[in-house]
Amino acid sequence: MASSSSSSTSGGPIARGSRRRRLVLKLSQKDTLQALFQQNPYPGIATRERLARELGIAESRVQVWFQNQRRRRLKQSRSPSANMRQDGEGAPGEARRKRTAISPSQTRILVQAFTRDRFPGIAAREELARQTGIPEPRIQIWFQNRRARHPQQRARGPGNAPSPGAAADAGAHPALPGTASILEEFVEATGIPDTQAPSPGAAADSEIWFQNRRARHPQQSARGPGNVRARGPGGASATTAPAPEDRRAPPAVHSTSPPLGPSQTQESMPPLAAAAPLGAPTFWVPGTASGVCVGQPLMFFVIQPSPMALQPSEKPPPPPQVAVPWAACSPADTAPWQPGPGAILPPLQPETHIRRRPESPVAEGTAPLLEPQPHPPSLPRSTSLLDELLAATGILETQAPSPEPGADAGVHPALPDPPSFLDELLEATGLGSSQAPSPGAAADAGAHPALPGTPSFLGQLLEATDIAASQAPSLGPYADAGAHLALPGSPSLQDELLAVTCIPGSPGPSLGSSPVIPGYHPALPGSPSLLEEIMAASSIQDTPWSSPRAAADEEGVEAILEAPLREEDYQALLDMLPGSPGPRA
DNA sequence: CATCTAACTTAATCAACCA
DNA sequence: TGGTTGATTAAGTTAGATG
Repeated sequence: MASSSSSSTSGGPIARGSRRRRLVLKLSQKDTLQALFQQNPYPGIATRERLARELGIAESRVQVWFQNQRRRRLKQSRSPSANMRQDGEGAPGEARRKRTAISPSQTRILVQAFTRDRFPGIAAREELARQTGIPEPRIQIWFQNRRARHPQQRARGPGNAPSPGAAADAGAHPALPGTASILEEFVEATGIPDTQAPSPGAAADSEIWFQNRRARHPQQSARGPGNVRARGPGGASATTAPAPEDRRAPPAVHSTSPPLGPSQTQESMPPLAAAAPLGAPTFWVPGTASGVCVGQPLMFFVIQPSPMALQPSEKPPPPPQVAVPWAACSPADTAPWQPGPGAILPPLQPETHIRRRPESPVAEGTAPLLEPQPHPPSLPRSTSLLDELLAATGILETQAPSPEPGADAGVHPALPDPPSFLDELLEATGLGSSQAPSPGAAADAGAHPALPGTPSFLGQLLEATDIAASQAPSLGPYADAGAHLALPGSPSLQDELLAVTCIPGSPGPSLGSSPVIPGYHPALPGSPSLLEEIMAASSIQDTPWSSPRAAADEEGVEAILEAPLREEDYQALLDMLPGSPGPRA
């Protein structure tokens, strides 16, 4: 199986632009997923991120995999008894992803795109991701929510099929109650975000519809963490037969949203401060192949996708797989599924404000982001008018460098990450995919997990950079977003390293001292990766799992392993930047 | 070509934030 | 406290990868 494409998405023909390239998981990856699934079919963000890093795939892919897996299992075992998730207990202790703050200007961009195309394909989403600096998966969710709440015209059937005309529809508005009014669109188009639009009018329409709807559907559900179980069967859709249609054409956003051209995008990059929210606590350094930095919007380097980079290279670069020790990274390190109460964030303060974004805000890569993502917490989420005015005028809001409070304190990722994660897992399960029928597993056996010798960090970087040339390194965890960061003219190694570390022109710190990971490095030889541990323990040993496909994937960028950057380090980086407004004020 | 399964969609909810 | 809206889940569909 996994043979050919080694792990990645196929490079094949896909309509680029419409759907994301299908990811082909390797056996070893599946085994790992399977093992975790048995332990906890409902992993929280921390666990998903870990897994993603370990597997070299984007967190969003992990999430989808779990979704599909749950579904499959359910079907299979159709035992209504709910074996799964008893809810209540079980897994629910893990935190969910922190809410992503979307600024007004980002909203504006999204809204514009939405009016043009309610069902943007992967290419369009990625483009939006680049423009806004919001991870592609978040964009996808945004569209999902938006469609649900702004039922424009006809509903489309259950499937994904976009209605015919879909694209067209953007403009059309039926007058469904829920439909956004023309006015609304006008407003939106003009740059005023509806959401926060003060104007009661327009936006209101749809909101009203939504309210009604809500009223009509009182939430019955019960409680419980997560909605899960509560809902009855069904729901599903129903109706409508969609006509499968081709999905959209050109990425709308692109074409039409000139104003936001990447280059000049709006806010021309807000100074880091904004950009990196301060809070940004976690930013990941890539450990691998592609990985490159950042969780913060990287605005530092603009990389353009070189043609080369985009090419699906046939030969995937050797996968640099790196194992990232969980280490500090995720907040939740503690037992993931164990309800541990504090497990998740460092008790630190929370970022209440800034949410540390779990994922890289950045678009992966590429682009200059426009907005720093979330507004600084302190700022009132939207300054609304001002913001709007600025946005409208093209002045773009730069965001105030907000003094971030504490920077987010939260930040700290540094939880020591116990290897226990794995240990517990293994012990608990015995791992193996016992239940998993997966034929694969067995097959794999044999090989080894990974890391042959676990290359040094530097080595990995080198590899990564190498690869970078042909592939896109991924930036954030979400890498999927696609950023391709291609390093343009093949910069020197040093440059690349700098880029990787997110330090732009700075005199790069040597790796050793690299600010990036001072404390921990992703690839510390000594720390085994989750997968590795699992494999070893379970004896699943699998094939040399090489590469994360990520590297290979063009689009991709998948996230790759990243290591978190400590706040201090982050600050240091900020300091190094020329215009950086001071770090936390 | 059939099967498996990643990717997506809608709908319903939960939950963080803000006024 | 309620409204808005991001995140998650279930259920169903579409379509790429494989045998």
